[in-house]
Amino acid sequence: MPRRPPPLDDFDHRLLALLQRDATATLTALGDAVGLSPSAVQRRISRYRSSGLMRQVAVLDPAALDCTLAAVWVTMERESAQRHTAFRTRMREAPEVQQCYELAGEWDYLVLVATTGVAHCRQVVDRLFLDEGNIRRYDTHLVFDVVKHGLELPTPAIRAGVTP
Amino acid sequence: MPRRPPPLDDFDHRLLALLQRDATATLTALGDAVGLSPSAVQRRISRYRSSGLMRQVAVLDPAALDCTLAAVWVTMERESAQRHTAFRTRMREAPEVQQCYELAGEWDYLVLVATTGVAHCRQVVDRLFLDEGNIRRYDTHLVFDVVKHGLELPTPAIRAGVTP
DNA sequence: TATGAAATTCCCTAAAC
DNA sequence: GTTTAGGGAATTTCATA
Repeated sequence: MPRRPPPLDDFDHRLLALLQRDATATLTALGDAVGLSPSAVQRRISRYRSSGLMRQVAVLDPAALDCTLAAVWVTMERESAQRHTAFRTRMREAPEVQQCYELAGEWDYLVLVATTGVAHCRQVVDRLFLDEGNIRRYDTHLVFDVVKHGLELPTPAIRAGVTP
Repeated sequence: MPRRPPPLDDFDHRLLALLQRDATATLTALGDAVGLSPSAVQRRISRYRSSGLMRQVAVLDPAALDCTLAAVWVTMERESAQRHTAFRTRMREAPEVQQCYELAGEWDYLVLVATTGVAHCRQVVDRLFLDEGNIRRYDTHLVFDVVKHGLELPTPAIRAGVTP
């Protein structure tokens, strides 16, 4: 039941900054860090979850699983809303697509693909982009090395410097 | 203390697939899903954590926080290992850099930047790429819309289709 | 409306086997 | 790997400002 997200105060920003780095912290520890009781922290966190603002996931080390990552930039054939919708649905449904961003400028989309090897990667990219008529051009770039890995978003608390 | 990751069996693959989607699942629920006792699940999970294979984080919805994302592709001036090391350290240390990948081909790096607005974004990109002598060229692409968002890596269990 | 404190329930953890 | 037992955390309730 995703309700609409409520406005966030300073407590929220600081909690979200901490949770983005480590979601295993206890309510007591979080409360001590921000100056709130465990109950208050608990209430706020369940609000984040039910509003759809936050979800908690495990992030795996790509190097440890030696999977093949690739970045693909894509330009569509025509500026048709219909075709964009179909493309986006395909991206969301493909399990190998990690991330997909619509871009400003000459390239319409950036797509990050995670596969189990170069052969699998080629197969997935062909299926997703080659066998589709509404794609004008796409460039596949294999990832040699992951330098930094995460999805942290900036909050006022992060800007102010909560970093340990 | 990060020990070296042990080889993974089918139980591990299935657990990791589930945890990548929802890290709040209880040990009992995970155990029921894969056919293991909660204690066995617990031991495996602590192994993932201590080996550095897995970390648990909160992922926030970029739309809800209306932050500005940008993708930057970068080509270095010369193929000097030293300069690459310095660049990578800078990427890792910059809080606005979400992800950084070294690429094969004409572009050396893909960098994903998360900022609080276009002004902040321009400032960050200038600081990270413009004011640096060893960068030959970089292209900044503002993100219009986030179509898909995640860091899920493929495991044999995911390929086999654990998806609900 | 949101907080803090107490009470309950449930889960995580670490034994033992 | 499973079962057991204990401590600890998450969750609910309640009184309050």
